[in-house]
This record gives sequence, C-alpha cells and structure tokens, in this order.
Amino acid sequence: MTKKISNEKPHEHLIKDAKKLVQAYPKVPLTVDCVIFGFEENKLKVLVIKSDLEYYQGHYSLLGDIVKDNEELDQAAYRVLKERTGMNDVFLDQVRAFSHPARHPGGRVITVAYCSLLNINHHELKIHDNDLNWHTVSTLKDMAFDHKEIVDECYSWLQKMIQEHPLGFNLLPEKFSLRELQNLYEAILGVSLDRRNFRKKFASMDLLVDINEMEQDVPHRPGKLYKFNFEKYEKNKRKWIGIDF
Amino acid sequence: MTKKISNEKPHEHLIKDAKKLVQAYPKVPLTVDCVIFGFEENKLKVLVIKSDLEYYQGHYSLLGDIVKDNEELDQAAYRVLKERTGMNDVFLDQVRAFSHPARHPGGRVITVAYCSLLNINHHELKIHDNDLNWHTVSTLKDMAFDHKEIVDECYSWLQKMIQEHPLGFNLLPEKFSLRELQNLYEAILGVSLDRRNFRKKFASMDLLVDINEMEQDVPHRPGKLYKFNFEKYEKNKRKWIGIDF
DNA sequence: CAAAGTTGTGTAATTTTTACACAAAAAAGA
DNA sequence: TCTTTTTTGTGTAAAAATTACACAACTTTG
Repeated sequence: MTKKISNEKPHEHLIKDAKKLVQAYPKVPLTVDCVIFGFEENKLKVLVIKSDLEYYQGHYSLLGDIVKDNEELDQAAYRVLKERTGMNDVFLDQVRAFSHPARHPGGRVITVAYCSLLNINHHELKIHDNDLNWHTVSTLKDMAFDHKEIVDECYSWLQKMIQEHPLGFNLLPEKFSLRELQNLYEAILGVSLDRRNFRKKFASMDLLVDINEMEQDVPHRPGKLYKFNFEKYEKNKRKWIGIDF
Repeated sequence: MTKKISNEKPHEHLIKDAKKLVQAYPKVPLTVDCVIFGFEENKLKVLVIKSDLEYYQGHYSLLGDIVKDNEELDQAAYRVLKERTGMNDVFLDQVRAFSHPARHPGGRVITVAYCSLLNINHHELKIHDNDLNWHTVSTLKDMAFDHKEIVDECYSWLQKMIQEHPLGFNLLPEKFSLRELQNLYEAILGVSLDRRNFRKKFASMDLLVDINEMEQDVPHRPGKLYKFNFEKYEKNKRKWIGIDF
C-alpha cells in the first residue's frame, strides 16, 4: 500500500543533468603516495626521496604523484612504482586517504596512501634517481608533509597484514631460507620468535616448497631454500571464524 | 664521503612556490559515501535512499555528499551522518576510496567510503527523509553508481572487524542479552555458533558487565542484560602476535 | 496447569600453542 | 687437517584454547 502511494507520487526534483551536477562540485587536487617497503640486512626499509620543495629542504618525502584525469587510484600508484623503480607486478594495496587541510604547504591536497612490498635485490629493480634511497623505517623522522604519519600507518598495516596473509614473501627473493623468513617476521613485528615453533608453524601450513637447494655464500652452515606456493595458498585460503579481542 | 658531495651540491630545481605548484594540479570532485549499518529483527540492515538522479531512477543509493573546501574526509562523513540521522558520537571508520573513472554518470567523481554502525532503535535517531530506509543487506541489489560494490566491501570489512574488535556493540542497545549478541554475530558472519561456547568465550574475556536486569516484554523466559565495558577493553587491548593464513 | 520455548550451565576430547636442548653440518682460522 | 665457531635442523611434554554436546529450571502462553 504505502509502496503504491510512493510509486505513484510524481518524481519531483529528480536531477536530469548529471554532468551539470558534477560540474558544480568543488574539486580538490588528489595525489597518491607510495610507501614502498623493502628488506635488507635484517631491517625493514622504505624508499624515500629528498623533497623537491624548498619548504621541506633536506627532508625526505614518499614517492608520489598527482592522479591524472580519468586515472584510477590503483593505476596512479602502479605508475609511480613503475616510473621510480622500474618494477612491474609488485604487491600494492590501498591503505587510506589522508586529508588534513594543511597537510600540504601549497594548499589543500588530498592523498591516498598505498603500501607496496618489493625485494630490494630484485635484478629488475632500477633506482635511477640519485636522491632516492632506502631508509631504515625505525630511524625515520622529520619527513615532509604528513609523510611520517603515512609511513607509521602503513607500517602498522603491514605488521597486521603479514600475520594474516603471506605478504612477507614479497620482500624476500623467490628462494629463501627459513632463517631469512624468520628474520623478516622478527624485524617487522619487533619481537623474537622461537625458531622451532616458527618452523613448525610454517611446516604445518604446508605452503613452503623445499626446492632441494642450499644457501650459497653464507658464512656458516647453509640452510635449505624454499619457495612459497602462492597457487596452493590461493586455492585453500581459509575463512577464519573466531572472536578475539 | 658520498654524503658530503651530495650535501655540497647546490640545491638546483628546488620548488620555491608551493602554492603555484598546487594550483597547477588537476582537480577532481570528491565525495564521501556512508555505509550505515543497523541491526533489526536479527538482520543486518543498511541505510539507503532513493537516488535523486533521473539516470538511476528507482535505484537505491548510499548517503553521501561532496567534501567541502578545507573539510577533512572524516568530518564530511560525520556531517553526512549527523544531517541524515541526527546522531552524534557514532562509530565511523574509513574503508577505502573508489575511483573508477566511469563510476558516476555525470563524469569523474572519486568517493571515499565510510562504514558506520548504529543502533536502529536509539531514541535520538531521526530519519527525517521519507525516502530513507533500512534495507536488509542480504537482499540489496541494483544500487546506483558503484554503491553495491561499496556495500559489499564494507560488509566484508565489518565481518572481519567484528571478530577482532568489539564493534558489534554499536549495533545493539546499551543493554543487551547474550542471545541478542549471539544473533548479531550469527547474522553478520552468516554462521551458527554454539551457544555455550559463545557465552564461555565472552565470559572469559571478562568485558561484559552483568547489570542485574532482565529482558522485558520478551515472549519467553527473559535473559540477563549486560553492558559492554569499553573502558576496560581500551585499557587491556592486547597486541596479538601470531601467524595465521 | 500443561505445553512450548528459552535460559543457563559443565565436562571431556581434541587441537593448538608454548617452552625448551642437543647433535650434526659447514665455514673460518690456526 | 684439526679445532673453534656458528648455524641448521629436529621432538616432546605441558599448558591453553577450542570444540562438541545434554539437561534442568524458568517464563510465557493458552
């Protein structure tokens, strides 16, 4: 009944010209910023560049760019990544938007932060720019804009994500030893883990493939090398149901 | 050494005028959209409104608005919430940005999705607009724009979050029975849970306060009422370390 | 006052997590 | 080539968490 009445009501105030509507919207400059993590010498690193703003002279900044007309945010982030590192097919995920009106000294700019993980020693990785460098995350400070806040947020995001998803492998070479894997977890989570339990855990997941190779050129007894079986993981991804807080 | 050289290098190409730089940036219209969840008759609901675009005549749309000049995204989302529901102090969290170039028929509009949880029966809740209504999440379809995709994403987000954080309580009255709490979890997660184990779990958390009241006006034996102890939760929030994927 | 429906509770079995130590392998250096 | 150093690789027992499962007491309804 009620439905009928509302259906019969003439559609007053319906907007016919969507284009005109959108043209009247206020517009803001929009950028993406990439927090590109790497892992080297048992430390989590992030790729930064010297700010090109005089205002932030000497401070580091994240790699970012404006979002182009008709460009998706993900696309823009991939573009930044490709332009700056030469890398394709890198893990990348949106974290969140940062919108403080005064976050940019040049006026309002909203940015969407992306988190990316790559292997610092990947042969295709090309860091062209001299001012680009891998900075240890734990010693970062005085960044340009709100970039420190963005890094902090992405770092927290990463800490949570590597416990729930096999992201960490993106930071390692394709072949890695269990020790390297454990070092990665320990460095990122900032804890030390029991070696036997760590190995048992990964063994029970049955997602590491023993490739029958050993580490080379290590100054100690070499460990076995493994690959991560991404296909198997994708197939068996388990839906976790539980309540825990 | 290298450091010294690069320090001595004159700071060529430093941008002096940040304002001019930003003025040259392309700009895009930006909106927020709120996925406002409620819980009623053991079903998860979402607040929707008939689209005011002729293009989407008859389709439901989320509650959203443009982001104003110098307005933070969070602020804009709170404003939408306040204007549409009359509610303050409601749980609200950013989920992610949606940026498909063709997501709006009027041209490019990027939107940032927020997820909000409120008690449908809260006495301060005022749904002024006749076209506003609470729609069961599971039967939603044919929404305007990419709003169905946004709802789906927020629903997934909610399923994950209620397992890790005590968000669910925002959907219930201040005083609730364990049965109501369990119904909430079952409805949102789409599973059925063992009653004894569910109660044991919450009892072991020791975050529910027995307020020595009983349910009123229920057509069966009334259950005890509880409140959630948010203060205690905030104090004892545990940092979970574990690897599980 | 009987019937229907719901609350509230405990225990045993299973699974998962934690803590912990030693022998074998390889490299480095004498 | 032998000794030292460092790291790999492995199992078990205790503790904790999760799961499965049934019955009596209470309240409402008719």
